[in-house]
Amino acid sequence: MLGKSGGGRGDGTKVEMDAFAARCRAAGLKVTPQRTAVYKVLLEMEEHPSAEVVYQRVREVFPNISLDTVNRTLLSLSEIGTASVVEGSGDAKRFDGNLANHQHFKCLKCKRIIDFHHKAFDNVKIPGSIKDRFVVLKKAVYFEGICDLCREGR
Amino acid sequence: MLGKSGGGRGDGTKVEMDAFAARCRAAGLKVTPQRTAVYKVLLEMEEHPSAEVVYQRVREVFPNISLDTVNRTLLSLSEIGTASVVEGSGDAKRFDGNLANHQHFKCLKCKRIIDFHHKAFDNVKIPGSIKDRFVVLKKAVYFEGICDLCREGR
DNA sequence: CTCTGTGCAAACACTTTGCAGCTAA
DNA sequence: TTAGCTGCAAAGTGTTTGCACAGAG
Repeated sequence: MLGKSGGGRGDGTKVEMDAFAARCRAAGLKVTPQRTAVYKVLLEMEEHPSAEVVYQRVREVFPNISLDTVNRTLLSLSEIGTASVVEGSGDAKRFDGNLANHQHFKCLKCKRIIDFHHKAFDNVKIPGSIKDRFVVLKKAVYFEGICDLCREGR
Repeated sequence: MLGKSGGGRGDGTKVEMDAFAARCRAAGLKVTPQRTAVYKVLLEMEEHPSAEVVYQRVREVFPNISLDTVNRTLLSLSEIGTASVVEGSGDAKRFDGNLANHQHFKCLKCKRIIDFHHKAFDNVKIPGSIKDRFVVLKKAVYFEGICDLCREGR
């Protein structure tokens, strides 16, 4: 991965920004300077920022922007598929009394978290590149989607 | 999985409750009726509840308990390893501008979320039992632990 | 008897909502 | 011009903290 203009990730090249503008227009969203700035910051940041962090960063070039706008923009971008929310984040803590090996499926609509157990997932191998840098305390396979109840009924 | 006393999961059998008491004592936690009630409810609930939901349920048998106690108890139980917090849950939303296939490692100390990419994880197979019941919109392999910076420095 | 745990209340952090004026198209 | 966006302010939800009393060990 090269530097600033390597084209990999982490820079807001003209091509990327044009694609962004096109995508907004296609979705019926206006291309405002605030939106553009938020998106650019999001691309530049390697570690998935919270709205607050994006806000701090965007303010460096756009001192008048409000946290709400950043929040709303990030949500909009997630909706049109230009960004995404990191799996699982954003809701209240959920507790689990089941200590056996298992995996979770979370319904994005009703927020239920449902256990399942698929043996093949019990022994996910931690890649060497991770094991070398970090202490891994928990490994998980995790699915999100719409559950049976939400799909039918309401 | 059988009914209430099948012994699988979801019931607070005497054996389980005794083991719980032992574990508390071993960790230096007192075995109070509130703690016991919270733990029992957690075992009985199939879908990982938030503190609020546990609270509502515990109140049915313990009308005077406070939400704080439930919260603190759930946290304590997680600390001594008798329960756990569902991966990822509990913090602010995190956003991701990287749409390419990748996985996340989250540092439990500094809350950084770090991308990595391990090809073998890109095509995790969704078990049939899940595919039949749910619409899966996102699949993820996710690790939690302590990152390089937190491990050394502070 | 002692020290931890509980309940209450206030403080905090994050998100959501309503609204008036602004602006991209 | 006009529908959608922004900024501000207030309210909502979930979590944390401090303290006095009560109860487990």
